[in-house]
Amino acid sequence: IDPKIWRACAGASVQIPTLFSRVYYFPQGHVEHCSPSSTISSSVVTSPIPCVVSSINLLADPITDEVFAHLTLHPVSPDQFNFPPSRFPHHEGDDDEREEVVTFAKVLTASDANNGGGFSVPRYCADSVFPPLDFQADPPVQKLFIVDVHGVVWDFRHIYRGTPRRHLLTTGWSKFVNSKKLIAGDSVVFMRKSVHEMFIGVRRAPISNNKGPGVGGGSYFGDEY
Amino acid sequence: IDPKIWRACAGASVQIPTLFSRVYYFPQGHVEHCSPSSTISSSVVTSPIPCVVSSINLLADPITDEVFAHLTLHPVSPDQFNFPPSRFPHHEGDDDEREEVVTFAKVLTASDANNGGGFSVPRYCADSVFPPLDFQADPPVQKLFIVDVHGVVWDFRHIYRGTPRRHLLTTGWSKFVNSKKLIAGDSVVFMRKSVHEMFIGVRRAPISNNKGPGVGGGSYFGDEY
DNA sequence: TTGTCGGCCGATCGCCGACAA
DNA sequence: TTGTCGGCGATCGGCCGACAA
Repeated sequence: IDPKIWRACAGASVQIPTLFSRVYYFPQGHVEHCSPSSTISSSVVTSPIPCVVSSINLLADPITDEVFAHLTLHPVSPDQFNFPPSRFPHHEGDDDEREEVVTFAKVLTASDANNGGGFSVPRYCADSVFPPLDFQADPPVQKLFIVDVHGVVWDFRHIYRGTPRRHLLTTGWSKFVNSKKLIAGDSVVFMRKSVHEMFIGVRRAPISNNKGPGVGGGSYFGDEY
Repeated sequence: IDPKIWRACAGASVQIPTLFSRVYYFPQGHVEHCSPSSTISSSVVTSPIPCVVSSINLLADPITDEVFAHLTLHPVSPDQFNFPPSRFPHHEGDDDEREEVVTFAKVLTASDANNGGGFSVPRYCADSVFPPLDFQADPPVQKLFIVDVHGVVWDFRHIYRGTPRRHLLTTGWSKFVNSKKLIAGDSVVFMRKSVHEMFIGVRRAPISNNKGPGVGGGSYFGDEY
């Protein structure tokens, strides 16, 4: 997967250490992750282990489309750990080709997920991520061919209509929703890399045992706009 | 799973050794099964190993509904193997309660699998497996509640209509076909144990790399009628 | 006896503008 | 600006008898 696409799908709140950087491995967290309800987790306390990140794989679940990272940690002695890291040649920050990825994420409303198969495209998304429509036409309409994390191409009908005017995805949208098993509260991420290279990602709603946050009703994901 | 139901789903051509019977285990076959295209299989030749069947589990795949048997083989010395087997107390033949299981299997036609959601019930099946219809009614019709290998109940509308008259399954049939992902060439097995206790099983079509048998067009499965 | 077809009716899908938040 | 609704037209599922193999 393209690192930039992976990053956009993961969202701004997700941070991945750089290759060969020094990190602490917390066995405690690992145990709690594997058996959250286990009483063992509170009785066994282990110290964090100094490690070096020896490999990073950016992946996506073939079923749920959720992105995740596979890190290999190499344990090192405290001496090595405290030394400044040997300067391996690697790209600073992300891999910086000089082409930006424009991104927009939206939490699906009930209408987006359930009703007559349409998706309300927020104005900002249509203006800055989607290719421009021909507003001479009536109605302005185009087909969008968008690639998901697996390289599968989806096509959507993008139309600008209604009173007052608004952007919508119609034909092709419900097929996408059903195929990805999206429900209200999940998110879609639209990305444009170069001109006419578009991508679409998915984020599942955080598991809410109840109705979600008690105040405000929205959780901040650190996304564009 | 009820052994009688398992047997009917498997078909008459499938034979399972009895418990504690003596058999030969052929590693060669095992290897070929695991890697059919491997060249290793032809170079490594192992002798058959004398064994005793120490347990038998009749099971069904939770996804495909296909029935299969899980046998535990216990290796024994040739001496033990040639002795007559110690007479463990076990039922002769199958488990013979004195209630028969009436069975009928049919290979699905294109119309059964694709078209308007109906299933042509062969006369013999309707007469001897299905509960009798009330032929005073016009048309004669009834609901059938049939249990699959997992204990799930399916209901079908069984009607006798058309000119000339014939038995059909209508409402409920296509739901079953879609759910089990049946296609033309697959088979369904209808079973009746006691009065009004009905079961339904499934057999996938043998994997045909081409169009199947060149002559005759049907493969004999050793089934009733 | 039973496999396939076209007709046809009803349910659902999904596109639409009208509102109102 | 955009979320939800009711309307409604197109499509599809699926029940039917008519044939013919």
